[in-house]
Amino acid sequence: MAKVKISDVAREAGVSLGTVSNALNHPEKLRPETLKLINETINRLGYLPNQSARQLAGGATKSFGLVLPRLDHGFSLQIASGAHNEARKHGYDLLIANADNDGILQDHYLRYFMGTQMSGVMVQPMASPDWHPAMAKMPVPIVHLDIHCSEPGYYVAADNEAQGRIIAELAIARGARHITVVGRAAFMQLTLRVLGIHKALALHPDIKIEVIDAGEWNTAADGYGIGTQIAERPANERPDFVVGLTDVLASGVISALVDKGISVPGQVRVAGCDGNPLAWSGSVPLTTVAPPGYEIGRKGVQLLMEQIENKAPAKTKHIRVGSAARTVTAVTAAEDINRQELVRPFLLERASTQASSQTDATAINLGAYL
Amino acid sequence: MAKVKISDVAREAGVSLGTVSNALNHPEKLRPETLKLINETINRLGYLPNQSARQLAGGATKSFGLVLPRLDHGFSLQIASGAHNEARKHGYDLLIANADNDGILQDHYLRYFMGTQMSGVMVQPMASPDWHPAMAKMPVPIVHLDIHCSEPGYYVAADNEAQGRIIAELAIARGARHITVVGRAAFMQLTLRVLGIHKALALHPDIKIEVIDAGEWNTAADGYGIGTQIAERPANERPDFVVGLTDVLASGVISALVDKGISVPGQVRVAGCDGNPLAWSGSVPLTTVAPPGYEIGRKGVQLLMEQIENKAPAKTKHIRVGSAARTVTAVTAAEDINRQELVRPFLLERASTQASSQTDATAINLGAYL
DNA sequence: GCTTGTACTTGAAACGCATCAAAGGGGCCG
DNA sequence: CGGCCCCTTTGATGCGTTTCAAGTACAAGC
Repeated sequence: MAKVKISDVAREAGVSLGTVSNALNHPEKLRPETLKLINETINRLGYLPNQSARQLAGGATKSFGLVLPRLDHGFSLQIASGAHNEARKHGYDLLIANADNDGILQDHYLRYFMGTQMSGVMVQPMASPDWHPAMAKMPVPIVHLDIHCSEPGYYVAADNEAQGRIIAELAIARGARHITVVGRAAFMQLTLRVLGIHKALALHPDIKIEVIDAGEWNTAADGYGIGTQIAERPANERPDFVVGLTDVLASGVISALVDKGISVPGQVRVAGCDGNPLAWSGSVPLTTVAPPGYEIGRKGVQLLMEQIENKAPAKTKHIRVGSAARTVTAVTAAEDINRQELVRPFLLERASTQASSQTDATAINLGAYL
Repeated sequence: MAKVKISDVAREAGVSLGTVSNALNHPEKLRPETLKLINETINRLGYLPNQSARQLAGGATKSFGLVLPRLDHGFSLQIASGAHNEARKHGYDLLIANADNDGILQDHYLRYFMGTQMSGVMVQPMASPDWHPAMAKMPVPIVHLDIHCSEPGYYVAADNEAQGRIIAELAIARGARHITVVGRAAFMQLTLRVLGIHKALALHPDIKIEVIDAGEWNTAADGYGIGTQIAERPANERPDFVVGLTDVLASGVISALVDKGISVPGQVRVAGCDGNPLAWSGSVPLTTVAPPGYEIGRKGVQLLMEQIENKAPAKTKHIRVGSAARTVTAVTAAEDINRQELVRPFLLERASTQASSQTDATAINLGAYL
């Protein structure tokens, strides 16, 4: 099963090597019959261009790399989806690597992509992107997603602090007197959400607030544990509003409360905080705040394209994506989301939107637990 | 920002080109101080090996490619997760491409991966894998996932027919008299599920069965539409058991029924059919049948490794993964699932498992809508 | 001092392809 | 029939590595 190479095709078709190469890359330069002959030979021989050789000889290929911390997080998927569609629109391929919540692995894939002569690379970093100054010097355009860089560089981020503020304002509007935030602020994004909550509540010193750590991975099981713990408190020590720093946490809390016979939202209201599709695609929707992941992915690719086309040195450039209004629009404007297959768009008709002028996120209040 | 290449490092470190290469690939061959010198130079210069050149010169790299039809489907993610963990265990990288439900794109990425000198490639194909005989002749090991190939080749598949049978048996056990299957059997997997349902019901001619098409994408919105339609029927024409060919379909049906004031599971029982995590991670779990996606991904990589190590010609080899018992075990055995972060494992304690000796799937009955 | 051996290091030869200056061929006009 | 121009095809060159046969330096043994 010897690999057939371009010279085999050339010999077999009775043309020269360069002609076959042209057939692949500049078909318009060939006489139609030559092109046809070559294509037939290619198919007959089962020739497959060696990408490594192409890249080596021809410089960068039209493809982007995307390194994500996890694949099973809805937000990352939205980013991937947005990036993918935008990349295809420009004729680029998108390759995705899963860093599996591992910084070393993230670095590894990043280097891998850079070394593969990708046209550009995007990361949704787990830590601060200042983690490796060497990265900034790389000769490949790079865009950081969902994070704020202090160093020069490109990034696209949602306003996590605003996300926290929105949910807090929602709680205030619902007349909350005692708010419990559930989750470990393990990542900067989560920290910012907590900060936003605190800032919003600073104006309301009469409202009691507490934050409960929920274990390393912020899973639904963690939420269930905390929920049980809350349920077992005397009624007057229970919060009347619980915010899950993560939607799955909120989901777990709800399960526990309901299992213990506490009415949601009758006795305790519960909301999530990160717009995880599972929150609103389940049969009983959860109130949450949706950061515009799809938009972030799109803008990321646009930033990459910009660097490629301008051949500009990577100056600092930051984008804050989405306004409250736009996010909602994106959800309902079918042509824009391009088969993104939002699971229950029809539900948004009953959603009340909590607009906030300086923010990127939208509160999707589906009311079931609120 | 000129790219620094291996010769720059060599010159700067005062050694030869081959020595730097050895530092990268066979560090044990170098004198410790030479190695140290070279590594320092590499870091100082920010040298990044050109992967294309490495691959071209050195043959295959230790990396696998995985082409998935969609990223936002839980099952595909489980595959990706299993494949990733297994690949890393063997020291291989895993790169993922999203075919976006597009056969052309799927082909494109497949060729891309093959041409990149990947050590192996896996696909979860949308159509029959016999789609392109040329693929079989490729000099790169390939494994098909979640599909049955009739041609020689490797594949790992779950038993979709059994999945349908299980859900039908569940319905029978619940005393169903009129079963409505909702969804379009657009893919072979779905067709097989329907077949399984029909086969199981063949033994019970007194049970009425109907299949309702739900539109191209089997979305929750489609399910909502069908659910509305069902709700509007006269009570005596309504099914007492609805099976969503897809969990999101089932989810949509439930929403519609409940919105129309029909009790679930009081008047109509509803179950899903594909073990989508959102089904059981939501706050109100849905009964569904879970194919062992994680296992499929794992086995896929194992099959790839086997081909690589034996350098065996790709003979036909099929694997059916998982038994009812094993799937449940995998869910509770933490060391096996390796941070797979199953969203609500604790719920399984209340799950009743419908075992079926010849099957790969497990019915997870969480009882909420059943 | 010479030989043999050991431990590193060297550098030229591929790897498969894109590129591009140059050659080839054919048609048209004079 | 010759000259010119345009369209198509050619093939040598280099992309940044790895590899490996050949080289060097040094030490030990005689």
